[in-house]
Amino acid sequence: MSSKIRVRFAPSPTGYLHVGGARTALFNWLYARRHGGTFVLRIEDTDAARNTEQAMQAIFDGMRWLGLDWDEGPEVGGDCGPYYQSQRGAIYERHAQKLIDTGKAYTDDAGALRFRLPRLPLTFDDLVCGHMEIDRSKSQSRDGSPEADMTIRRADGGWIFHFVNVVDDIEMAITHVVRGEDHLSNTPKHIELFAALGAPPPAYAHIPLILNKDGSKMSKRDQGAAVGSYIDGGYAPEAVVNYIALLGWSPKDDSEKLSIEELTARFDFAGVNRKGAHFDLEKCNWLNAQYLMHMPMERYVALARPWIAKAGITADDAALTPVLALVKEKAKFLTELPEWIGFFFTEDYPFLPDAEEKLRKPGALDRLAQLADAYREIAAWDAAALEAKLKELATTHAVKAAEFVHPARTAVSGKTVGPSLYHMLEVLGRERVLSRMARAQSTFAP
RNA sequence: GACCCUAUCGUCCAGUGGCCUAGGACAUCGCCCUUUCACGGCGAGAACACGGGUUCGAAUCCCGUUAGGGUCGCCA
Repeated sequence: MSSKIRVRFAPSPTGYLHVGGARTALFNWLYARRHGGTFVLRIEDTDAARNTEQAMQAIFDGMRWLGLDWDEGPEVGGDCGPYYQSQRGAIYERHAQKLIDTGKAYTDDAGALRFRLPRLPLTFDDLVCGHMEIDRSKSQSRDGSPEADMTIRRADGGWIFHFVNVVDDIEMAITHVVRGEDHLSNTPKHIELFAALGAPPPAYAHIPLILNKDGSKMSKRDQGAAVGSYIDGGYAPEAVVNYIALLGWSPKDDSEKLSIEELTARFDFAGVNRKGAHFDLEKCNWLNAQYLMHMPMERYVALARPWIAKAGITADDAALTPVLALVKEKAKFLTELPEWIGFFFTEDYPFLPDAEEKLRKPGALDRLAQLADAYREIAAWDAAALEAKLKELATTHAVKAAEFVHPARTAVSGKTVGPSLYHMLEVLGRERVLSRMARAQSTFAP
C-alpha cells in the first residue's frame, strides 16, 4: 500500500484570504478528501512585519465558511506542530546547520545565510504541467549575471520562505504540493533544497492563476477577490465553492452545478487546466442564485437567519419558513432578504412611491374595498381560492384582473414587486390582509 | 534581459487527427410563459491568435511569430 497522501495549504497572513488562495486550499482539500489523505493548514508567518492578526482570522473564517476543514493545523493540533512557522525556529536552525556542516550553505558578507545553488540540469514531472526539463545553469538574474545563491536566512535572523517551506514540507511529510503556478519557476530551487537536505521531493501540481475578467492580475482590491466579500455579500458557501472549483478545473462533461460531494468524487489533476482563468463574478452570481433557489428549505432558513436577525426581525422557524419559501426563488443574495420579507413582520411597513402612486390612481381604492368585501366572506383562505375569487370579481365588474391585483399587492406590502400575490395573501392570513386593506383605504383616501 | 507556462465565442469550460458546417454554461439580444418581479422555455449573434510544416485529413502533432501570464528578493 502506498504511503498516505498528505497535502497542505500554506497561506501567509498578510492580507485577506484571496479567491486564488481559497481555490488552492479547495484543490488541496478535494484531493485529500478524495483519496482519504490528510489536509494540513500551515501558517507561513515568517515575515513578522507584514503579518496581522486580522489576516489570520480572515483565513480561518474564510476556510470554515467554505467548509474546508483541516485535519492538522492551528486550533486543531496534530503530530507535526507547531503549525505556525514563527514558532518553528529551532527546526529551521537544525536543518540550516546541516547545510552549513556539509558546505551547502554559507554566510555572505552582509551576514545573510545563503544556499549554494547546484545549478545542474534537472527534471521533474508536474501533475498539471507535465514533464519539465530545466537547465539551471541558464538561470540569470535581472541584470544578466548568473542567478545568485538563494538567501535562506536574513542578516537579522528571519527565515526566508523557500527554505522554511521546504523544511516544513519535509518535517510534515507532505507528499503532494498543490499550489499556484506562480511557484512553477521556483520549483527547481525547491527541489535542489530537498536534495541538499537529503529528502525526496514531493509530487507537484501547479494550478493556473486566477486573473481578472480583462486578463489583468487580480489584486485584493478587485471585486470578488476577497473571500470575505462573499460572506458579507450574502452568498451561499456551496455556490462559491462550486464556482471556484470550476475556475481552472473541469469535470470534462457539461456539468456546471456540482455539490461538494460530487466535486470530491470527481476531482483529479488530469482535469485541471493549464491556462490562467479569468474571474467572472456574473457567473458566480448566477450559480449563487441557482443554489439559493434549489436548496432544501431548512438549509435556506439556516443561511438566512443571520441576515434576518441583523435586520432586527425576530421570528421563529415556524413563522419564518413559509415567508422565506415565498421569496426563495426571487432573492439573488441573502442580503436582499430583509427587504423582501420585512413587511411580513410589521404592520408599520413603508409605502414606496410607486406603490403609493398605484393606490392613488382613480378607482383603486374602490377595487380594494370590493376585494376586501369578497375576501371577508371567502370560505377557504388559500392561494387557489383567493385567485379564483379575485378573477371572478374582475369578470363581474368587467375589468382586467390587474385592476384588483395592483391595489391588493401594494396595499398589503407597500411595494409593487414581491412574491406571487395569492401565495403572499395566504401566508399573511385573512385578518392581516383585511386590516391592511382597510388601513390603505383610510390612508390614501382623497 | 534570461528562463518557464499558456493561447477555442466577451468570460468559464468541452474538444486529445476524421464523429466539428466546433458543443455546453454565464452575459447580451429577440420571442413565449406570467396581468408584479423573478424563474423557466425557445431562438439568435458570438471563437479554433498568426505564419509555416507533418498527414489522405488538423482546433487537435511539430516549428516560428505575436500576445498574455509567471519566476529570477535579506516578500510569501
